[in-house]
Amino acid sequence: MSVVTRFPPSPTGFMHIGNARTALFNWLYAKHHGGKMLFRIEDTDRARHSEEAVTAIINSLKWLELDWDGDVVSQFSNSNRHVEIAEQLLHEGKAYRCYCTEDELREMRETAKKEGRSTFYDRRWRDRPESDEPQGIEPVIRIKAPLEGETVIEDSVQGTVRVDNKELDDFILLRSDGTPTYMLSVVVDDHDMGVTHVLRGDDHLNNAFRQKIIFDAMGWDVPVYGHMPLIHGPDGGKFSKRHGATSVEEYRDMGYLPEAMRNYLLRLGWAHGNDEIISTDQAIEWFDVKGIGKSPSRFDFKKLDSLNGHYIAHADNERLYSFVQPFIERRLDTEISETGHKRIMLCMDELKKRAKTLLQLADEALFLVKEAPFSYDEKAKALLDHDTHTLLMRIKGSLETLNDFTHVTIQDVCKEIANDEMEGKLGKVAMPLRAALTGTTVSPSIFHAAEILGKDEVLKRIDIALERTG
RNA sequence: GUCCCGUUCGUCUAGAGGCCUAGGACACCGCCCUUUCACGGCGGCAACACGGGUUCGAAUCCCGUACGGGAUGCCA
Repeated sequence: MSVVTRFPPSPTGFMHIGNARTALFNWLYAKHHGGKMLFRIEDTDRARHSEEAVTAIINSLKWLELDWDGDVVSQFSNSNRHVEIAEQLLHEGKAYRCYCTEDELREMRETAKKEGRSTFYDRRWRDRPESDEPQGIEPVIRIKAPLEGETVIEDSVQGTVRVDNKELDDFILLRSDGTPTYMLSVVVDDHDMGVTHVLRGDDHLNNAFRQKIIFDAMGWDVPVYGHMPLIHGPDGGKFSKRHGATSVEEYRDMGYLPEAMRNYLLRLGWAHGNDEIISTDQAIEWFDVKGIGKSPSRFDFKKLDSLNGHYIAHADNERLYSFVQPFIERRLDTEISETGHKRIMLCMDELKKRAKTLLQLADEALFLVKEAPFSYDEKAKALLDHDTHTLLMRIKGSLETLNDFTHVTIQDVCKEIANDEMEGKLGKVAMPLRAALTGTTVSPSIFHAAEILGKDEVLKRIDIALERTG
């Protein structure tokens, strides 16, 4: 039997990081088994539906470099089929019409709670004769759930999970306006689409019991379920806005690489021995449901940073440039020039070792592309005081004489000056030079940076700094 | 309230009854490297929720307690 998984987000406006992990796991599972991952939008609730929300999810999936098989399926577009199944169940006596009002339902719940029972619908219309049907009330259609015994799910993550059927109620299949509910639609679609494996958050574990009841009523095969623990925020609670970024798009905008995101999400709740850095190919080869843990995990931004730093350091320079370019141009407020591009590429090996995010990489690359004169940060300003004026003069004088302008010759010049005037302390010479050339006190090797900037640009930036200190 | 699920360093986790004096990674601390900040290298701190069983032997199996999470919608 060929494996068919699915990714079925509801269009809420963005893709939650937990959803991204669900997509990843389903994708990996399908790839591992040479199967397919289907993509279905769970849009049966028309009130909440929006095209932008669907686009946001598709963009997130694409950014994560996760693909799917076939078209994007709209669950809503299958609703005629869902209604058909509900009616079939009704005719077969496996479902019935219920005319309860919202008030009745609320009262039922309150009473049940008071009496210490499950707060479920009490099935008052299950066996009531047709003749009792009130006028002017549109009924809902409810499933006739089994009254005795238990419902058992053989969950590939949680193990055998069983619940007494007394805890399950006659849930709604068709709303009073005739539209199908999620519970019905999922089952019909999963069956019709040939879904064999359902990997999802364990917030759905309780739904699995209800869904099995529909599968059983229809005589359909139940897919293999795997309910994985949810991702929590750093404090152990529900991972929400107040913890920081929760959507895939936000992580993209904060400068994370998709491969870092995938690796991090993979390790959140899944492990393969002591392996930490796992390529996507390796993940496909290794992925199995057995490796999924049973307890919820907390999102750790620091570990994500660390992983991202690793992937940035090992990324191909051209690819990295394409990722970081928009970040730099946003700061520059204009396009990067040809010269700027060249300089960044020359410096990339050094830059990429230093950055944990593309945001940081962009910050550190900025001095290579910005037009002098530029502003200095506070620490750089402090370095460029009157005392450094004569030092900078001397540096300038020596650099001017260099015909061969390389990091080696530049460093030699600075060493000589340090020996003459700073008791050999190279830092005393390098730091003011760094401030003058970059406007900051933090940068890659300043000698290499100077070489990349070139003699003319270096002398120009020193001149500007001299005006300031003079 | 009721039902379901879970619980190993601060965090992610390894662990399938003896290999555990509980391993790795991130974070943190110290040292080294060093022109700054990083990178890197070396070292350190740090956990089996609690209580009962079962067993020659339990982080691992069973029961209970505590704590955490999820569900309890004519949402998905």
